[in-house]
Amino acid sequence: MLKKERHDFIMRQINLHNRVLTSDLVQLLNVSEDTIRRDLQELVDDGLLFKVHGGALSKSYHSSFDDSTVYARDSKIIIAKKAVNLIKDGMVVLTGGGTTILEFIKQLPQNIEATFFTISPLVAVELAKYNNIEVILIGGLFSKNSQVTYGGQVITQLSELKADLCLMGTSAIHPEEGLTDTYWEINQLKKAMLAAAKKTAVLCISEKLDIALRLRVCHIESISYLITELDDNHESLTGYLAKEINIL
Amino acid sequence: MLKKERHDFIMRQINLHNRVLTSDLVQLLNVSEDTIRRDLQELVDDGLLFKVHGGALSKSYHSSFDDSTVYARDSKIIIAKKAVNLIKDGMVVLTGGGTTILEFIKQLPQNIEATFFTISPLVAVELAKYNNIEVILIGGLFSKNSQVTYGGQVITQLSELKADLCLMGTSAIHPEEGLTDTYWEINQLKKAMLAAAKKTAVLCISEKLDIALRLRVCHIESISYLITELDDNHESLTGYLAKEINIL
DNA sequence: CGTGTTTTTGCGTTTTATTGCAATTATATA
DNA sequence: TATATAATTGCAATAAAACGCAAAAACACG
Repeated sequence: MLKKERHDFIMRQINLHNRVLTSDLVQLLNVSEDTIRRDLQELVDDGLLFKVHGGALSKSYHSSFDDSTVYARDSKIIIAKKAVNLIKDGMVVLTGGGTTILEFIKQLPQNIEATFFTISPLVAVELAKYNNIEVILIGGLFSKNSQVTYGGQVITQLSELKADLCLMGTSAIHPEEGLTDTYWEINQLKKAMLAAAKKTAVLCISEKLDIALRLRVCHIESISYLITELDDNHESLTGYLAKEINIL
Repeated sequence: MLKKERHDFIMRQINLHNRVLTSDLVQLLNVSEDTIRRDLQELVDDGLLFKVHGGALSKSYHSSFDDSTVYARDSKIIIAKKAVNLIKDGMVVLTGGGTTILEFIKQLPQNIEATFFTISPLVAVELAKYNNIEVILIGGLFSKNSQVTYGGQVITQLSELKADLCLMGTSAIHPEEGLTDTYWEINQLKKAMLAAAKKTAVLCISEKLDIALRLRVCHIESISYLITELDDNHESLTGYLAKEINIL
């Protein structure tokens, strides 16, 4: 591969993710670290990016502290990083939508090889940045509130799927009441998602623990992993530890 | 082999692969490195490619990441505003993806009442901002390049749909060759979209006029409206005016 | 034809560019 | 602070490019 092509490749990565890791580039481009470092330095000299320890960031990076409440973002990153450990090469994964899931996608290693089904357009777009991930967007009615597809057609398609793992966010979880929701449509959707995967991981920031809403999706035992930003021996989690569920 | 033949050979390689290696050319053309270098230099002087250490790259390849979309934005807004006039309350509309279509969505009147089918997640998200638009996202394999869903599942779903109007962007349109595309999958997709709507409007900035690519989607007569940023009596459009097609 | 001129090409040499390695220094993270 | 990870630096091997030169081929034209 020509140097210019490497540079273009790096810039494409930068434009997509706003960041690159030196180690990822070494793998993806199959050259030594030194070469990558020199490449990055040249791109810095051209004013196209800036280098940091471990990789490089896009010039527009600083302005990309765009979305959502900053304070919750740290927690979501912690959760996302834990969730990434569940993903192995070759897996078929089903995901819902929401900012936590989106953060999880962003934390995936660059060269991971997997198949992802999702009901969230934004997740699909984010997944498309990974070269070795096959992305299937499950289509149907599009919910203005949840920003995911839902309805009969989605549930039909989910019923034909068997994924290795389902990852979903939640608005409420409770040791006795299980996973609950407010809207019937979303409730149905989550039930279908649970049924479509061998195992399910629920990503949930601690402020949503011990809350029960009107409609039950499932009992707590139906969930394989509960992932929060807390240590797994934190007192808030004792109620969940008692059940057959892995706390991460 | 004559010099001119070598040059043509090199340009064919460039057009095919966007790149050539000096060493490959030496082997393929059976001449010395010096000759190849001189050839490449002459092609550079003619502005047909540009040289890099180890070979040469095509001109178009060069611009692959520096996002030309910025300057064209004004044109796209003009196109989008024209396209909005085609939409009436109660319509069932099918749209593709791309920046021009996205701009069109943004230009829709806030209280419009319609049903939109789309293969583009980004379009779906944008449409969700309108309270009275029902959004159906057509699901399937997600294309990393085009950022739309495609493949057999999408085409099946499209075959069950009959929309009033289909709106699509295009990468090339030509008065004789019609609508053309480079990738087979996208070609199939566009054919299915055309078939799924009573009328079709093509949104197309003028720089894409009079270009023909490898695969034909349809003849120019199959299109109901051609929307560009130019006045409808602009000289570039005379070739299209001759056909049975509305220029907006 | 023949002769002088121009173009094209390949060879040897020098110069420059690219890349990986090893040793050292700096930086992060538990 | 200790340990792992990343960056820097100088160096050497390799690959590519540039340059001058000369042989060969093509061309121009009386």
